[in-house]
Amino acid sequence: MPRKYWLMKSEPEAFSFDDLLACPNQTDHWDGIRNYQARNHMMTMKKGDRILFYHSSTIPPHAAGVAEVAREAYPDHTALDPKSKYHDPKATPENPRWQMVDVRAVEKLPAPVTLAEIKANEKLREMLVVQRGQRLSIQPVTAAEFKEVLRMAKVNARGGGD
DNA sequence: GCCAACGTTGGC
DNA sequence: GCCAACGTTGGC
Repeated sequence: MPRKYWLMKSEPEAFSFDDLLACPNQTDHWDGIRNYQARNHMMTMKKGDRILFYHSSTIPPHAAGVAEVAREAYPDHTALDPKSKYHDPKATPENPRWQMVDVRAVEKLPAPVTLAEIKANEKLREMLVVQRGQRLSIQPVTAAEFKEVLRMAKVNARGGGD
């Protein structure tokens, strides 16, 4: 089974790529997904799939790092915890409703790739993240798109044009 | 802080 | 099952 590619959004003030790097084994669970489409994407993730770690709600929004799926979908216990901000009264132990995956940091991008740069790249015009109104927090990405973003990060790190 | 674009909820 | 009201996301 070929490896698949994803983009996962996080608000860096809540949880940044550097926060993931600081975790034991650079691994953490991705809890709090409360959108069915995003959850369904998570449930198809396989161990080893690559993830573009994207920082949203920051200026400028940008891709910050690469992570990988370290553990495939399992119940998101925060849905069952009344004290959690992610508590869902409709979740039960028999039907936890929500799932999470574990992600491990692979590498920080040598330089961020901003949303504006992604939008300006013809090769990336199909990427969901650039499409108007596309708020989905977990999105599939093609291998070519993933590779292109990594190439742009290297170009940015050299400080030059394209 | 604004607001467009969604997704969800709940009355009917 | 429709759809208006409401809440959230997230770029700007």
